[in-house]
Amino acid sequence: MTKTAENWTAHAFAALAEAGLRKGGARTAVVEALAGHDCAVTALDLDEELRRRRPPVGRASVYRALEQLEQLGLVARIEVCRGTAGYERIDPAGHHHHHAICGDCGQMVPFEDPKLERAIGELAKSVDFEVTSHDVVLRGRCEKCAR
Amino acid sequence: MTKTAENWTAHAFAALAEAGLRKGGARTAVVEALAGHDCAVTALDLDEELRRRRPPVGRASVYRALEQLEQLGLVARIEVCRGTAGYERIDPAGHHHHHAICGDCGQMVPFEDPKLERAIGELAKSVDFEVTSHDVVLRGRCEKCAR
DNA sequence: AATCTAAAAGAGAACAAGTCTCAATATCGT
DNA sequence: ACGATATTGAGACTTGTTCTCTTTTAGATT
Repeated sequence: MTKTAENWTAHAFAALAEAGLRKGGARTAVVEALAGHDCAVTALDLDEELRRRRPPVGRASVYRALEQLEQLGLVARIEVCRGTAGYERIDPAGHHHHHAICGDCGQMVPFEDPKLERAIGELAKSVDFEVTSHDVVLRGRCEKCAR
Repeated sequence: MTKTAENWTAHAFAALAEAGLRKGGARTAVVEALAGHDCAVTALDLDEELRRRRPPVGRASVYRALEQLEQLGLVARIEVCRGTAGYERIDPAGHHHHHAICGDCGQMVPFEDPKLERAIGELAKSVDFEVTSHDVVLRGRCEKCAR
């Protein structure tokens, strides 16, 4: 497991305990599974992955856990495509990236860009709105599909 | 009807004809309905609006028309929230805006920002990806709900 | 350790958005 | 007017997500 994933896992369990939540098996499994993915996974992928566990985790629990983690600011939910959501860890250190999504093959390429973040940061101040998060999605075709 | 909506309607019909598509009633109705909305509408809202027409337009036709219009670059599809898509006209002159979406009431506040567009434009060049469009969504709470 | 209580979990039904199929209909070049 | 082909609508279906309800479990309390 990578260092950042380890950090995130510890941070997540701490935050869950902090929120007064008990340490159930299903939620623990979801946290562990998320730690194993470096970019967004869909809830159903996660569900499939966890249904195989002993004991298997139920679908409802996966969605429930993801929602709680989202609420606590531990995971980001991003609209992947055509009505499917992807979930990914939020780095407690504040680093974050966005995604370019290929319309042909669905591949997601993460990227980060300080200038973009700065522009959004300023924008957030000027708009009549209490901005808590933002998503940027580039659409088009990945290197492979473009050829 | 506003000037821009009129322009868009004419442009859309021209582009549809250009693409060799016939002028069926359902698609025409969808174009006209879109002209009547200045910000994103969901497919189901459109469906409901058009089902009341004489003759009524079928759901399948609404989705079909929206997909074709999207393909031709005439409408933009944006992920509104929790797996629902919104559709809005694309100004042929190139102007476009993004949205701040309230997590409480679902209201959408459009905004535009040249600096943001510039940052994305530069970014699009530097990433290994053929970028054809982009979405920016600010999430949080609108003025009313924040209070 | 045994007990208790609210939180957590799982199974499966329910729901909602969007897609597909297919027969009936309409458009438009000839 | 005709015929090839695009367009359409009704409704079945799929897929992602949420809800309901009962059983199980964590962890505080005796």
